[in-house]
Amino acid sequence: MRQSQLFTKTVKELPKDETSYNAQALIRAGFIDKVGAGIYSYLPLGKRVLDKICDIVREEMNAIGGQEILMTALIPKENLVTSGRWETFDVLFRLAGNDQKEYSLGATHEEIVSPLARKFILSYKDLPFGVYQIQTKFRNEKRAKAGLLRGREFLMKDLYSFHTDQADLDAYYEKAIGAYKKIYDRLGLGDLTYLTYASGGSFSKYSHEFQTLSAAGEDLIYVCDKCRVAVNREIIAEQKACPVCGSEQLDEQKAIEVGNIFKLGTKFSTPFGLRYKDQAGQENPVIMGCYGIGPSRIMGTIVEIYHDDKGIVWPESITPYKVHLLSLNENEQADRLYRELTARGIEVLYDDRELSAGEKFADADLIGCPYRLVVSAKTLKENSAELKNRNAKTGELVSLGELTAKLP
RNA sequence: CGGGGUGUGGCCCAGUUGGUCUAAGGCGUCUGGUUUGGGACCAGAAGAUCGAGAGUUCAAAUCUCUCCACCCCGACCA
Repeated sequence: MRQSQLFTKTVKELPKDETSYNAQALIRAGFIDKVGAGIYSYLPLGKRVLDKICDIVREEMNAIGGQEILMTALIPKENLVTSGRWETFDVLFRLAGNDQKEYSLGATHEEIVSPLARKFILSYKDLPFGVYQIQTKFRNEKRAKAGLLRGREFLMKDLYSFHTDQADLDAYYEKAIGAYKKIYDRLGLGDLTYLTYASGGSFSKYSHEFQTLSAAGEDLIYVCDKCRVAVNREIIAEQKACPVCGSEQLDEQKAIEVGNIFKLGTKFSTPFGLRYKDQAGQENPVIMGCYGIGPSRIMGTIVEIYHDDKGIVWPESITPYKVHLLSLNENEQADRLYRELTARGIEVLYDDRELSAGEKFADADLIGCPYRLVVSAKTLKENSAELKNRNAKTGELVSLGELTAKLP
């Protein structure tokens, strides 16, 4: 991508209506645009990051047998009446169509996926299975805050699994935990993310959250470092010890909830009449689980964690471009290099603008691609370009012929 | 939803004891020129319903009322 053609550019000043780091940095660098409180558009750079996060999530969901679908954003009132949530779910956006029929904008999709599953589950032979979607969710939060960390409109992956019995759900639930761990590892959040025990509702003792340690977090969790698990604030009163090893040495930490998984049991299969016939011909309720993760919140979380005083430092797995190529008034050689690297499948953001060197360096640091490549009169004297890691203080000269081999 | 704060060109802001405000400055943009390894410089130019509405007054960005938006703290967050 030629930066001269890129839609959006960076700005020097901090936006006055944002104080959270993730929103400030992402707006300054041109990744997102604010439309209202907790409502953001994703611009070309931001969309690329979001897509990469979604791709990682998608791959890991597919790896545990999830099948991708896309459900409706409009949910008819009657579906929510059936589950009893039309009246009780306080963050629902409610609206009426021209026909006076009422709807809500989808805040979660048990009320859509349950009747959907009912159409196809007749027998134990139809179970188990899991379906998921990646879709915009709408929640009318009383107070949106912290940029991408708590929005009124946000992207979410929600997977729903369907089982004949508790043991099968339990086994799948463990597989889902494994898949989630892989996701956080691939996103560069593995070391900071803790499986966190939360209240389980009526069906199981616990549900689980995935919490990433960060000063920007609004949750407090109690961490057992030995077991790499934590307990959330809601249940710490009755769960004062590590649920794994029993230790009472728990550290209080601020964290961002980056995922949660729930054993729903029959909570939705009962009201929606979701049953199957077992081998003896008996009808039984289907046992359900749900598994959520928010790619947009994860994008904000990563920015909160991976930055320095000059800007964002993207993990390689989700960077908008791998290489930021800067030409300092040497467009001919830089153009050639841009074409070569791109032809080899390397994602390059090419700063071909007629700006001062300082401005290009500042923008490159702000945008935060992991590799910076500078072509200038100085480097061309050596028939080279300067390669610098975003995290490194200084770069190294690499001869033009060896460049593609040098790039990881 | 309770409390606090803020709204002035695309962005950041000065001005708010009413009057030289015909609204200042910086960034950005446009034109011309000089520059080019850490947000360069010179000259010129364009760009503003001062959040919205109503009111007070000879006179309102400035005072009053109502409303709206955004930020922060708290409550809330199947």
